[in-house]
Amino acid sequence: MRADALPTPEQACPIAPVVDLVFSRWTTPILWALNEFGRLRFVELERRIGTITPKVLTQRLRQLERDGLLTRTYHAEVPPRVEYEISDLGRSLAPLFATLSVWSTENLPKVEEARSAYDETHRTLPLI
Amino acid sequence: MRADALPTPEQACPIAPVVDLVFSRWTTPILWALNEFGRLRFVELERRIGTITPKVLTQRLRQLERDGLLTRTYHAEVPPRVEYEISDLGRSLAPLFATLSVWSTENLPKVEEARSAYDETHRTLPLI
DNA sequence: CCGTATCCTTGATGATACTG
DNA sequence: CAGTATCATCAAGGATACGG
Repeated sequence: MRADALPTPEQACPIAPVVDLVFSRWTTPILWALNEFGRLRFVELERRIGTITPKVLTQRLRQLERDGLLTRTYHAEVPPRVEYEISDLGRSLAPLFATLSVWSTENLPKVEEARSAYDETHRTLPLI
Repeated sequence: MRADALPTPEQACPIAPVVDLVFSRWTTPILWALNEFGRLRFVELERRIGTITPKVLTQRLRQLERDGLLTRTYHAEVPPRVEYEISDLGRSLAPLFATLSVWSTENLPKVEEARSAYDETHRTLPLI
């Protein structure tokens, strides 16, 4: 590109697309649950994730289905039954999640320390 | 926890905290640039990332500094010079980013295929 | 150069109610 | 059960202008 041209987001950060794909809001809890517990129904997912509303859960599930990270199976029964299952493509993210988990246990405490240190040195003058 | 209690976000997804930390908006381009090109000044970061505004860049840099993922060095010169550099803690994310990059090249095409297939089968009736 | 201060817009989310 | 529809909210981000 020309020296004065702005880099595309892709050039600025090659992992930007996969970050959007995998780490947008609610996607990791959904994929994590499906990876841990296998096939799950809509309400089971809803309960495992805890605070998500049905509308948003539906949106995210549709997106993840379209991206090929999970599959949706509709059983025409009464009452209806819909099961979600992680796909092979979704499962291929498991090592990544494991790495993240390891990094987390090793380094999150350091992050906490850094925050405390920062807050200590950048504190506004005491109100005494 | 009780069977009818909602799981905490932490229980629902153990990697949620690190996702917030590392994959919130603009953090990966910033860390990527600092990891690739070493010590960078404010404007250099601004130009490498391309579309970020100074206000938001400052916000993200402060957050990453507080979290201990980068360091900020102020040189009292005229004109002033400020340099940002990735910290050891930040650098410890490099293997993770590398894994993401590999996953990306291997699997993003599959995601594209899945999207095309989904759009094909879920297309609304043609407008002809 | 390296930011801050304001104002403003918008898209994502939550709340609530309802249907096949 | 598995969603959809509608409305309200709200904070992150962008635009712009200015300051040390």
